[in-house]
Amino acid sequence: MIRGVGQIIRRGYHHGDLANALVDEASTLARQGGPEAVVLREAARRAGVSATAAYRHFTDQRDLLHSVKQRAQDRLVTAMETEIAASAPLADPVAEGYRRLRALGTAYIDFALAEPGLFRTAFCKTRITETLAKDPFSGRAYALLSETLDQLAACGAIPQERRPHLETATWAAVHGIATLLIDGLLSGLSDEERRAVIECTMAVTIAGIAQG
Amino acid sequence: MIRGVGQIIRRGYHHGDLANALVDEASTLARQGGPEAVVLREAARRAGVSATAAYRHFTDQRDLLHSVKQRAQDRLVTAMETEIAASAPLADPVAEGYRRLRALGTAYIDFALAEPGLFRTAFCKTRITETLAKDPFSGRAYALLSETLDQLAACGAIPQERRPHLETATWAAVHGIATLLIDGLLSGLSDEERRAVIECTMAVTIAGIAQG
DNA sequence: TGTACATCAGTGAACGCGCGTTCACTGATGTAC
DNA sequence: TGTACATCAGTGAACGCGCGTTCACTGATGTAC
Repeated sequence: MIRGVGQIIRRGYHHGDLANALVDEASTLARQGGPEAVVLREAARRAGVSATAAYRHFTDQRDLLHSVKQRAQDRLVTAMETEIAASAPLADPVAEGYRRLRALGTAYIDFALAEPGLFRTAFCKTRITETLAKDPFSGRAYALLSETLDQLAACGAIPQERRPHLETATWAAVHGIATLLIDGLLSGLSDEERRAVIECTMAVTIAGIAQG
Repeated sequence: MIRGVGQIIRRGYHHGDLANALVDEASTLARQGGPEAVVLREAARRAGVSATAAYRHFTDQRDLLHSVKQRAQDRLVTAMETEIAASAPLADPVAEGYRRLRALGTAYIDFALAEPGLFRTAFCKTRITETLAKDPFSGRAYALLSETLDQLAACGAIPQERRPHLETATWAAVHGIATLLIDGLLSGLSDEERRAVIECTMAVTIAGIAQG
């Protein structure tokens, strides 16, 4: 079956890798319209396949959405890891800790701004919504954050008694600014304002972490 | 027309106050299921009226949803005002500033936890999503926050040069923790953990605001 | 190497669902004279 | 005070839509002998 631009070219009756193709197409939908846009029939259509075929690979629509969500989460964590690796580590361990913290926050917010549909999908409700440290996604992301905070605590930049729950406090700030910027009250800001607002939020959070 | 428990008792052919009745019923739907649950036909059904009747009072479904959203926003700001008034003002202006700040944050988070459906509706996308200080809701809420921060800046608790954008930074932290708690990765927390996590977020934010 | 046959991975038509919305209508209300 | 009539606020049937999902099916593939 021959399809147009950006579509699949199929050779025979059997697709070969339909499960992946469906997640690909469904992810494109999510990218453009968020989790609500993940429509099984449309994904199948775009993969050049009947809607029924999808049921060979996914138990139902929610199952497909779940795969899309996992992929979106994966891209987000990867962006965080990439941003950490993007600049050179600093010699001073405290400065290095803050560099990493800022990199994590920046990657998170930038991802939300660049891919709002995927960002929203990464956090959408599915069958089971996992808890922070438990599911594979936030396991990785949480670990990145925890290690960084531990590091800062180890070199005395964070008082030990304030260390607990700091993951959540930092996550909340960054998540809050991201969601407000992409579909909330801050969505109409100019580039300049947006930058200022992000910087202020990160500065406040980092300052708040350090002092007691 | 006579209806059962929790329903409307209508006397005649004309309802009398259908517009309000529809927003009431639609708000109940929003309360239980968030903005997605605001279904025009269902609201009309519950008001004991044909779906068509709704079109005498709202141009379409989005218009109804918009009214529900405004009501939800109103309840949130009212909760914030109430919480500020709930405890006695402190003599020391700095302490009073922090008391107000905490009251605003607490009211916001508590509202989200107590009424997740309305909270989500208050921030849902509608025809025009207004920007922070511009729409009537956040105008009021923003003013509450701004005044408090101004007050703290006036008595020197906040360095003047750090004053700009602090509304956004505090809003982000509180909004982030609220959304993570109600439908995000933190939704499975125990009461105790939840309390700790909220406290930590508020403490970090307040500490971050003060220092430079 | 050839063939029978189980299994796998597709097809296309159809279903029920509930929604938002439109249509032509009618009963109730209020106002001019 | 009574009446004609415009206007207002409802009704009920119907439409189209697109979805998720099920059904009985068939073409392609791979494996045992």
